[in-house]
Amino acid sequence: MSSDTRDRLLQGTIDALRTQGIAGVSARTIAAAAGVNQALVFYHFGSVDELLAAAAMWSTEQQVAAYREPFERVRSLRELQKVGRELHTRESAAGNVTVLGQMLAGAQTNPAFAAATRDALALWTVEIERVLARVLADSPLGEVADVPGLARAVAASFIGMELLAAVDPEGDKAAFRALDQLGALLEYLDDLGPASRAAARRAVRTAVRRSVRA
Amino acid sequence: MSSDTRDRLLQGTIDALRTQGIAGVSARTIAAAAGVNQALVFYHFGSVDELLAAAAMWSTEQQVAAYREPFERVRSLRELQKVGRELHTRESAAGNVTVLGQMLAGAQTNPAFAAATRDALALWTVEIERVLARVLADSPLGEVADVPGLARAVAASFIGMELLAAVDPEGDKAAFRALDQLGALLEYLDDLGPASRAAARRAVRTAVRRSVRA
DNA sequence: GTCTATAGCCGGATAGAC
DNA sequence: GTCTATCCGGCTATAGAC
Repeated sequence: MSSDTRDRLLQGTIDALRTQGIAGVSARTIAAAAGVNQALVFYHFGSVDELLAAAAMWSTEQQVAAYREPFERVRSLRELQKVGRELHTRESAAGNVTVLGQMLAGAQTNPAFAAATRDALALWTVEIERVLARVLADSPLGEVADVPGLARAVAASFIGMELLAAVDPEGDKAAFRALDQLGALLEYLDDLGPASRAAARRAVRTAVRRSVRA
Repeated sequence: MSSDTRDRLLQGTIDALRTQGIAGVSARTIAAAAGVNQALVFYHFGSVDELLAAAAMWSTEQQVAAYREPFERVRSLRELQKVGRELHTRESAAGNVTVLGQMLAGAQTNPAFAAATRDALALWTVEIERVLARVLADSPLGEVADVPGLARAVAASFIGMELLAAVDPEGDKAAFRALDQLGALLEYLDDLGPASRAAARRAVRTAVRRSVRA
């Protein structure tokens, strides 16, 4: 059946990307991982590059759907960190975030990949924006924060740390601990009284204006 | 002269990595970029992989040396952000950070690359640790912060955002603006009076203990 | 140290049988 | 839709002349 083979190829592409990396994927390695004939890559997707682009979107859509519900339940920065940590632990073991890292690396020198990767990444940032907007709604940051920008910073940092984890697991753990501290500091600001919060708000506003000029 | 050819190959590797990515580098593309014969890759470095590992260290050593002085002059979080932004702008245009991203992508499936990339990355984190320790010395964060962890988070995020910049320049700009806001918030904490700072310190300590248990 | 030449493998992609 | 067979180009690596 056609749609079955298509799905096998998409999943095979993700598996190949995970085990071989962007430098090691080929129509042959993908077909082997998918358990189908090599020529079918070209019949169904035209070229290896087009298959890679399609697989990035396909895989990301599935993952984002799986985390939509946990994200919905998040009500505080602390809970967001907890979900983020779980996502990192689970998907790091499954190797699903690495796939985006590999695509991102390939995208640096391949405009077609760049478009596909940007779209796949956008699926994540949309969700992160939603959560951040809700979580920051009551904090001093919420009124001035560039939530879309923050969402992109979170997504980019996440991928960077995912790539780091493979070469330096201890460093990765330490980095996550440090980010927890940062979150704790921000939550502390939320718990300040009205006067201090107003001062914090002013400080951030001033700093933002300064950074926009720079 | 031998050392001349070695250097040409090292620089050619960086150039090839920048223009072709990890998926596109080969003894042939490297030799072409270096302007030397292809067989010299194997004479001087044994294999393409060994040349890539050597080039990652070689290039990173140069870059870190170039930023040692600006880093030395940094006295506040604000100044650190300014230097970081300059580094991002300049090296993004020159494509020197992308090289580490490409190595990191290759390292996910190649243990030899992983070791080389960890070592190259360590050159950066050592410098960042030094600056962070100095900058945070007088803040509530300084006493409890996991400075090595924070340095690794900064390095990983930097590479993630560098990779993002190529596929989404606007998103990258927005992400940097958001991080400036974060820095502004942290600086605000530094400017609090002694009573508030003591409270912030306690909040962070409690949160850190909580996150260590988790 | 540097070059040419080449062995031998793996890659993308297609033609054409079924 | 799926398969086999194949073209052809680029790849790593080495042998051997200079």
